[in-house]
Amino acid sequence: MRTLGTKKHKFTAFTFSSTLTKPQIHVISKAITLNPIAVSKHFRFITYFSFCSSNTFPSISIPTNPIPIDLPNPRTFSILLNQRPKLSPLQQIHAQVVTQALSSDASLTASLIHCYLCAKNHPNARILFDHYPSPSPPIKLWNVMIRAYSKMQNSQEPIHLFLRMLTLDGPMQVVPDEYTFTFVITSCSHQISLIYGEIVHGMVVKSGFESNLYVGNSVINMYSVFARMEDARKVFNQMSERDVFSWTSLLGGYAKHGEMDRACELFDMMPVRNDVSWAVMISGFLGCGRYTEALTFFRNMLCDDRVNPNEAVLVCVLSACAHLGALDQGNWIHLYIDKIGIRQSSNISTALIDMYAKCGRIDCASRVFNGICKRDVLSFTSMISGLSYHGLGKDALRVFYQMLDENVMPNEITILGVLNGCSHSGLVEEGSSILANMESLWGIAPKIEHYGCYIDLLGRAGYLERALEVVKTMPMEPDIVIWRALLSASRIHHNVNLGEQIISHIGQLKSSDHHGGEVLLSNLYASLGRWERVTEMRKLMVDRRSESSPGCSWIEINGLVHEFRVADQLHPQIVEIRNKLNEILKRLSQIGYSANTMQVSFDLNEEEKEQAVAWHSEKLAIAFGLMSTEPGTLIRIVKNLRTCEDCHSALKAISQVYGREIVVRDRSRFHTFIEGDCSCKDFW
DNA sequence: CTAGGGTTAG
Repeated sequence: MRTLGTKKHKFTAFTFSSTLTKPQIHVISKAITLNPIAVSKHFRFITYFSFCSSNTFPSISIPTNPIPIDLPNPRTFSILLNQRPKLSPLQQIHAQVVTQALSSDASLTASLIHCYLCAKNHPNARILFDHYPSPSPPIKLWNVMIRAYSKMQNSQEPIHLFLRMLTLDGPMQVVPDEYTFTFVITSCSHQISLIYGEIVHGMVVKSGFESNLYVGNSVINMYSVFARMEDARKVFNQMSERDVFSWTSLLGGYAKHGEMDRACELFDMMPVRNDVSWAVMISGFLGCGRYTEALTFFRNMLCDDRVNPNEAVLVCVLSACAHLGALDQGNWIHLYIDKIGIRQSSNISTALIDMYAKCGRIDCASRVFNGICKRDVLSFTSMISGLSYHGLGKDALRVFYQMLDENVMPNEITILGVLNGCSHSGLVEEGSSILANMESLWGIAPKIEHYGCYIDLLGRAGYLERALEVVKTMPMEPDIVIWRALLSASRIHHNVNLGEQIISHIGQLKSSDHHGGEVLLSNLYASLGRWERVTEMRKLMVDRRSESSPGCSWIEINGLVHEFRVADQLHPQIVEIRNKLNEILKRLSQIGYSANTMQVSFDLNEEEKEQAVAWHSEKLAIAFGLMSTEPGTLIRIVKNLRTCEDCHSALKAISQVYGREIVVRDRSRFHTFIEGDCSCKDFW
């Protein structure tokens, strides 16, 4: 027995007869962590050591032939390490490597580091690297480390390591190779450092590695990530050899930065396409809100028998269905997923839950959710959020507590979902207690978004003073979103005083922070009848080109999504639809419905205002729905903005007059209209 | 060694 380690940490090292026991392994690996050099020096002098038989490595099968297992050599270890052992056998192997004086074997060390990195980035990886016996780690080890760090987002470490490597001199000098450049440039595109990326690109050109396929691809990708498409294109054009990766990286650059037309062009030119190329296109359409085109591309992909949709593609198309409320197509994709038997991944389940919830089928969402064997934060979060915007706050809370019972830690989005559920169901006390305790219970400090939700909760429930108090006492400066939540609360409860107060607060914000507040502000002025300010706001909005996104509604009929915009002229059946709408409005007026023009922002006369609300996109969609479906069929509509008061009361009346159940999803929640009433109880 | 994905609020 000998003692080693620093004064602070004393460890007893053992002399071994045959195998290491668990406590011995523990002590040795602790010692390696704290003082690797002392440990390795110590173990080099242990003379007798016979390598263990298979019972030391219960989870690994040791090849018996032709490797001699009585006397371990580097090859024995490297075969063991290639089986990617878990942490505890790994530490045993590590201990053995050290005791066999093999610490300076470069490829063994590389394998050990690799395994430690796989084992949740265990700190021993870095320790092995930092304490590599002189003169300096070979390039292979640098590459392994740089790659490992480049896999973690937002780490500066790859660049730091690379810079450190370049400063080595004389006998220590290490020259970067094509692997180094590939990893470093990839890490520049993972984090936000275009400047380093450009510098390293310069070095690539100088070193002549630009012609290397892998290096070139990573440069193309780097410029594509930063939307520097001319540069990406230049590198692409100069490459002597290109593969699917080169094409798809460039494609992704255009697709992710909203240049879908260029992307389409490129996509048609590609000599080879694989599932990722299709995924890039589909997610590109998704990213810029062109959901119907995302689905069209998916259908085309299914016709191409050289490729099969992968998980990413399916997640994207489910999300497109969710945005459109395309239940029929979502259902079809669910069946397809079951048929091709993609293993029920967490991502797919989450996307399915989200799709069903947003298509108004919270029952199907629950069924998917209950069928998952191990639920994670994401599936819980999408279930909770789904229940929330269905106005089922109590159920959202129930699932949230179930999640805590199953020891799944919530993230900040989960909490937002729960708060939102409280907000739509008026659960003031529950919401207050979650906000007050979230930091101490789950270690999540409330961000401004959480306060936004909470203020919305108080405001909707009518506690306007309490909401204002929160705004004044919360630890951060209120932004436009916060004021908007208060503003819409004061509008719901017709509190003119508070509205004016808020307007003066908004006026004090820096003008750059105004973005997105103009619409609500001008709507409030409109409801107060202050037309001169409304006109002013409108002018301001046009000047800043921050015109609000136009109202848009979707309805799915026979598996096809129809899109309507305000005062739409584009739909092929628009004349019929308008006639139908006029007929509907006439029938509604017989039971006492009249246009509610409170929320029209323009200074128009009453008749003009009535016209303005009459052509709202959801009215066009409902007219189309009524004329294209059998009497009694449920109608589902999705709208991209909040439903206005006039459309809300019109829909209530329609559900009564036509005896239809109508489900509308607007920007903030679901409304189910049955026999003249809405599930939101007129709070939205 | 290199390319692609979802959940929230307003």
